[in-house]
Amino acid sequence: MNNKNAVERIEYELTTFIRRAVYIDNSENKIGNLERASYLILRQLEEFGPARVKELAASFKLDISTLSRQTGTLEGKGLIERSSDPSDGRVSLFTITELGREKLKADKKMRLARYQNMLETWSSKEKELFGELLERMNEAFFD
Amino acid sequence: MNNKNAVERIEYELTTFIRRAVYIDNSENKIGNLERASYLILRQLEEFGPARVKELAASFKLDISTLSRQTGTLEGKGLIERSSDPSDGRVSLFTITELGREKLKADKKMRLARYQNMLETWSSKEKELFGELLERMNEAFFD
DNA sequence: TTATATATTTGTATTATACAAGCATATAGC
DNA sequence: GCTATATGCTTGTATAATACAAATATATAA
Repeated sequence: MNNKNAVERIEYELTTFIRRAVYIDNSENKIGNLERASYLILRQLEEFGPARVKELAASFKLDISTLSRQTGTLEGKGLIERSSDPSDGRVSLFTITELGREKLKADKKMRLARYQNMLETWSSKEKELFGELLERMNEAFFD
Repeated sequence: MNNKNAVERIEYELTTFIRRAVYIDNSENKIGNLERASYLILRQLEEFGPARVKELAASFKLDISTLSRQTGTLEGKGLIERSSDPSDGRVSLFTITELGREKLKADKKMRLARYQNMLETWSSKEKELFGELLERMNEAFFD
């Protein structure tokens, strides 16, 4: 297979995958799970610690107003907590709460189960390699 | 790396990738390109031939009414063409037009260029393997 | 020939989003 | 120190994609 065909296949499969994954996300958040946006916010706060609205917006490449609303919703659900930055009164810093951690953990568990299931026939070696390639692809994903 | 960690990495990277890819799609369809939905519809019609609304909806797991509108829009733009099924007057069959093929080709070219760019440092072997793994993942992606 | 089922379209509500306006706070120029 | 400007966030408003429900046209079955 030449280079063009390999890249074509990658593009084809990733496009297909995105459509399916978005569908799954949308149907699952109706049965009580976190939607994509919330999952990403909680994941980021847990991984990198407190963040302000602007940072989150930049991280997900969404408008600040969108993140302002999303953080407001998560705050309302008690999944994240707002505090003010002592050095700048305009800023809201958000931290994941204990409840948020629990919800994130449960949600992640479900997501992992889906992938475990999908990839159950793969060898460990294949899974490792796939993860590694995905990570490299994302590292190169600038715009 | 044990199995759980490998799958965790896969889930993490794919979730990240989806967010970025959705962003790219949304920003690019504002500068005159096809949005995801149209791209998928054209791609399917070109690959598998004429299809009816119901089939397209099932294929993308979207509501029939959504596809009815999307096909209407594409028809209005001259990218697909409606014909009636001689054996069933209720059915609309859609076929990609020449203009649709051109638009699809141009759009695909752009998408491929992005991936070519992202993966330019990869060896042919890696690209082939990555495409193969993605394909296998999608084959196992049931719901 | 009428009742029921199916394919599609159209009406309506919801949701995620962006952009613009407004408000509070911070920083810079004088 | 005081006013002008910049920044961070929230809130108002518009748009677009979507689902669900109602309506319409056609097909199939009783």
